[in-house]
Amino acid sequence: MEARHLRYAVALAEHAHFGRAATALGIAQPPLSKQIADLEREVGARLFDRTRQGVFPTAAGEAFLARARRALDEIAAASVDAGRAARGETGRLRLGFIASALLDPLPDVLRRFGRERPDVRLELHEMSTSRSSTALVAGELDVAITLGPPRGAGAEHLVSVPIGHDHVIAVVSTAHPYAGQPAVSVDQLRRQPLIVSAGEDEPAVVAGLRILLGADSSALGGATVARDVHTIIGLAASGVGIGLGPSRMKAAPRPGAWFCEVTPRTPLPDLVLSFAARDHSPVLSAFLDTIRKNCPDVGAALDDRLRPPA
Amino acid sequence: MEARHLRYAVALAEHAHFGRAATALGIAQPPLSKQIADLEREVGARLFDRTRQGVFPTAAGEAFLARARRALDEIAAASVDAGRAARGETGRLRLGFIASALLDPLPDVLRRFGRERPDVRLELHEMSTSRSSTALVAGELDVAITLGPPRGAGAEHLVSVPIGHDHVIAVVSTAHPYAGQPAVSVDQLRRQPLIVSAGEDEPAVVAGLRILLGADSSALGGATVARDVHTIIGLAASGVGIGLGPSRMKAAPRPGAWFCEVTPRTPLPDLVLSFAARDHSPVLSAFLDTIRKNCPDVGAALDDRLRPPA
DNA sequence: AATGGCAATATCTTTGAGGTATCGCCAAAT
DNA sequence: ATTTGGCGATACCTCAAAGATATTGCCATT
Repeated sequence: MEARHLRYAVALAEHAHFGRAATALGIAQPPLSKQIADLEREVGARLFDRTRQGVFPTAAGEAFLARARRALDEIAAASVDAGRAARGETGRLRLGFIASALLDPLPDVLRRFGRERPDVRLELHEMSTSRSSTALVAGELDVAITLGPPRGAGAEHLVSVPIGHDHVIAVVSTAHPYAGQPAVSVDQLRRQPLIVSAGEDEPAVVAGLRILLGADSSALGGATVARDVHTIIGLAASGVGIGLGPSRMKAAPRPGAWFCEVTPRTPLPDLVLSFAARDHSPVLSAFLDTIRKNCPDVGAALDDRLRPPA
Repeated sequence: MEARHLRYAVALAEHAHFGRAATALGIAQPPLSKQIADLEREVGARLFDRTRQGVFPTAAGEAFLARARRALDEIAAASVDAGRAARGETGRLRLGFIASALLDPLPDVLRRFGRERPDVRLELHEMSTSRSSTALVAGELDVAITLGPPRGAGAEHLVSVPIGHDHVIAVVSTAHPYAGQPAVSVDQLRRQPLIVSAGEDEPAVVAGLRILLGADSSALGGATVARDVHTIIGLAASGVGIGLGPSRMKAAPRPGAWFCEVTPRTPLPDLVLSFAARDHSPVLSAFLDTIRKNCPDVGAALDDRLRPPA
């Protein structure tokens, strides 16, 4: 049985007349008669009563037509749904990210993406850089925002683009002597109680701090450690010590906390966006497009991917 | 787009391989390639990724396939449903009947029909003979059980078959002097308080009573009237008078009520089954079949209708 | 560089969908 | 009673396209 048979049966039921139904279908009457006859033979039941007053469905015909109409609706919807999916209007995007990305690029990016693609289901997974990398390679994530480019087995099949630079800043209580200063020097940090990050991505941040503190990095041994930047800010605001963390901390201002630069300016690993090189899903492309609109200094790698949107 | 395209896409998704999918479909590989290509062109989106590891649906393909599978399910169900409807296994039967039919033939008939055709929706409408007739002609009923054959405009398009004979019997209280007698004579009814039916079908029953009572039918003028046979039996049992009604009353025995024949035996209009002559619905045929099994003395008219069950 | 597996392309065959002409049937009109 | 007209079915033909066979092109592996 073909969709044609369904369309013809539905048209015949609508017009209750072979000739007019055929005209409406753009064919002649004899082919319609034949197709309906073929259909009735295949179904094994008479579907229409041909009376002098018109052509009306039998009980079997009514049962058939109900299903036929639904089938035709599904067929029409199949094309529509496929088209929407192909344009990236529907679908799913699994995003892995480090917690601190929630401070700066993610809120704007997610808000804009949610507005532009309301029917795309966003799955957000906070995880470390290394887990993001593994999950990307395993196909369990579509994109990831990590601290520095992902490393490890299969990382060569990933495309990575820095989406923002970062450096170390300090946060102190507004009651602290350093409060009000635009910057503090490394010298001013020595022999002070420090608060630093201790998450899974600690090595990257700690490496930055070691560079910063140089010979005195032993001070880190006695530092207070916190799992995320919000805790660092909170502890610093309550006077526990001087918090050190990424400059994106400034996106989470808080009464009682004072942010200042640290001189010399010490870079931290870049925030990096990664995805599978062979992934050409339109939803991913749409997300990359949003990223580009939001992050002015993305690399040319994204442009390469966004150029041919076929 | 034709159902063929859907079947091919589903098969290709299942086998993830053009060659094997084609074999499973019973065609060669090149035609399958072409049909899928045609489909992708019509939908306007690539539905499958051809990789070295196999053929996998794209996001658009997944969306398409979900609809395609449902459409194919509907198409398969269309034939099944039509077949069941054609065999009278599903559908609807609207039955009009006079209240007293609930005493004798209907309980058995409905029980048996409900067991044999559990998926047929029975719509039961208690109504008078004349309303049944009108409703049958208007196509608002499929069958009717009436007192005597239906009359009136359009009745010539109906087929009517007597399904049981009937005559007048009496019902008295067990405390009544007549209780225990197998029969009472007309003479014994004279000058006794009588209870008779007064429903819309009264004329038919009253006509029978008038024949019965002959010259003394004026006694009917002072009779107690009741709307249905249950009330007649109840009133008689409580000693209000002698109830007169159809012999089918005996199907509703009741403590305190005594049924007896009336001599001479006086016929009442037959219980008649009617339906539209042009109605060949399989559900109706099934119902007529059940009627025939339950009512031994149905006429040959039903046999005519049940012989060619095509 | 050679081999092999797989999908795409080229070309031909054949099925069957659709067109035209006509028939048969029945109801309404004469 | 005969005729006319409308409608669906039948007969026959045509041609588009579904499908078969043979071959090519492209990688990935050897």
